[in-house]
Amino acid sequence: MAAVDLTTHPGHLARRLQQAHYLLWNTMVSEEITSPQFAVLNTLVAEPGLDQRTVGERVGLDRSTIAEVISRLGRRGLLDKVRDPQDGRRFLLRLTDDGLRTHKKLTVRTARMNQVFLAPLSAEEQTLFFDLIRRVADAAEGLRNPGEPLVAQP
Amino acid sequence: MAAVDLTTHPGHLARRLQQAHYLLWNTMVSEEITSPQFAVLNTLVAEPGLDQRTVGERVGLDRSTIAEVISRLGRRGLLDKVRDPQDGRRFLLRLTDDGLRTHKKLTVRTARMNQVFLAPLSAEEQTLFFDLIRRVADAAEGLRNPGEPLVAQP
DNA sequence: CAGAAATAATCAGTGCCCTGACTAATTGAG
DNA sequence: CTCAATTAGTCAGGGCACTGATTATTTCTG
Repeated sequence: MAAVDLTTHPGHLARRLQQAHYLLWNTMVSEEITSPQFAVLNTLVAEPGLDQRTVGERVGLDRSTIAEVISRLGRRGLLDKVRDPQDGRRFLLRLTDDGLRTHKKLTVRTARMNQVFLAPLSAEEQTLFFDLIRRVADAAEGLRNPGEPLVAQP
Repeated sequence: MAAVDLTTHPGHLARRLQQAHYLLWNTMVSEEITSPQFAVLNTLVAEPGLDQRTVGERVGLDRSTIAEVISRLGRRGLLDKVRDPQDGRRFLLRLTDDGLRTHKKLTVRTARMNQVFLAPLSAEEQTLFFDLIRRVADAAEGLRNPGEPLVAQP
């Protein structure tokens, strides 16, 4: 008694959605490279030479997690880490040729996978799907970062 | 060049949504009990005496993961595992008084959290949010399980 | 310029999530 | 009734995700 209906709990739904995506990714895209790893490759294609922390920020991974992901990609020879000569704390990241090739290959497969994944929704529903999730996620993130006010107060 | 916009990738969005939920849960609901753990407690409130595998099925966790979650809840004294006298492979699970108390307390906080989490959406949008995510997740799960046909063919 | 504050990265620890291989118990077919 | 197939659970291994503590470097302030 007093049990709750989990299908109306956004957290439970979010988890199921992510699991479903994970499984489809494994069968349709790659068993080697994961979706977060692809996100990192993609960021470095757009902005080569970024440092680790910034890449993490772009793809939404904290400093610990991004370190692990980068380390795996480095071990697989998909990217290079070079100490920043301007700032000895940073490492600058850059894809290798193999990394670029891998990104290209996975981009095609990812597009196919996304189509299959979203097939149950009409085009308008897909737009709505993105919009609703983005708004909820953005708002929740904003709750943590007290938010940059329009005018910086000292 | 040739980089892709991640904000139109459902997998990336799903991951961000789940992370956002995780963080809010930690601040508004509990730092001890996680959302999947609560889902297990909730299932056992509704159906005491269920076996481990079935609980996993109800909350969407595979046999390995559910084993870990159950083991943690057991260590915390929130549930009891008893060997099924009818079937020596199974363990029957039941919440302790402490488990019931914890579930009750978290149910209230979870409801509050869900309100905050979904606050950026109107009531109609919230309904849509659930519906769209559920349809996508269900369809993707159905792709793995070849599906129970309406008439069983031998 | 020296010491304090901030920043980039690492490490230890906890928990979720999956696969594939394995053990123990039950069920089913010959 | 016996042996094979199925089923519940465990274990090893890899990866994602967070917090809190630590180290090294840079920057800011007095």
